[in-house]
Amino acid sequence: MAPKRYPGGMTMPAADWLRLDQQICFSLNAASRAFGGVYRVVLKDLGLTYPQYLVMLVLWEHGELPVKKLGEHLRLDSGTLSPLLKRLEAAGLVRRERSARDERSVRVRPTGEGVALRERAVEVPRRIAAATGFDLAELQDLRSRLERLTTALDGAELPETAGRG
Amino acid sequence: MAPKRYPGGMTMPAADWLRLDQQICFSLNAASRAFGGVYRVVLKDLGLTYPQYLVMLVLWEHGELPVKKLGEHLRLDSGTLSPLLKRLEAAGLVRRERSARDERSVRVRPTGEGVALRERAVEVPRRIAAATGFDLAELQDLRSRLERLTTALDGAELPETAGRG
DNA sequence: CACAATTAAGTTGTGCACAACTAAATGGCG
DNA sequence: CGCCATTTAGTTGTGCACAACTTAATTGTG
Repeated sequence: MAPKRYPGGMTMPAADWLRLDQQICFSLNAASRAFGGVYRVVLKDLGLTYPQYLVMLVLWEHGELPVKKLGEHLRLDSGTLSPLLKRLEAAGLVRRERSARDERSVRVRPTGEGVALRERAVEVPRRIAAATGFDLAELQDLRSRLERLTTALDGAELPETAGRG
Repeated sequence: MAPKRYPGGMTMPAADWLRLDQQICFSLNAASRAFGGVYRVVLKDLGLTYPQYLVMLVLWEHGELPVKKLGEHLRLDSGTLSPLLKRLEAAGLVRRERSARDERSVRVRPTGEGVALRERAVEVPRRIAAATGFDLAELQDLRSRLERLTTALDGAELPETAGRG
């Protein structure tokens, strides 16, 4: 369908806005889940889910982190991470132990098995990248757009329905 | 961090691939969830979750559909849709009834209340678009990239770990 | 018509995301 | 020191995504 053009400050009919919105949120949602599906297949060998893989990536890079820091890297809170880390620990890939210096903090680090898994994970990015059909430059470009989008969305001051300005 | 360049067919160190991959999957995941957060706030007024809103968008556009068709529009199966539709029905927004012509099929259509909700939903896209900080052209462009990505990911023949080509 | 294969919806179980809450430890401040 | 606000994990409850399965209706084929 050819995209209609609304030059300048011209407003779009409400029905079209709803259709446009549909396109955008559908496509983002669909892309995200399509990605998830590909990761699921690729990560099956490693016995990891996609979010677990993300956690392991951070741990491979940083070695050991408190749950809090892990959550900052991943934008996840303890409500998501606690059970996930428990499963990773049950799988023998990480160890969790209370920090002696600050008993509130729990430090997470990969076990030997967890570190060893990295060897088998190095091929994952290549396979994923291949599945996208995008070249490196396109992926980098898309990444930067998505990061810009995320920053904007996080910082967005949502206008009220019927405002107190 | 300045992006390193690897011209031609030159291979990238495995560690860098893992880092790059982190960037891409992190950014997609983060963008998707950031979007979800904004929708959550905006849709709170309407009493809808984000996936419920997507369902209502399809129903507003098509009026009445069997669960199967709904799933094709949304790339969702009955395992996701059945409970979601049950909640929408409990909220009085849709009705579900077995098709007389084909007793396997359940047709879903918005109730009067469901149709009426559309009036209050028309402002949603504008608020979301505003929160992204992107203009219409940028959003359209991003959408087309994401659709291309989804198509590629869906059709991807994932190379085996150690393949029988 | 009988019967196997297919199709549609729903159910069950696992895992993730997130809000709201609890519990315990820490850090200030009077 | 005593006490309270803050910080860090964890828990609980709801909802979504998806795989695997069940049930029932339909279709195709001999």
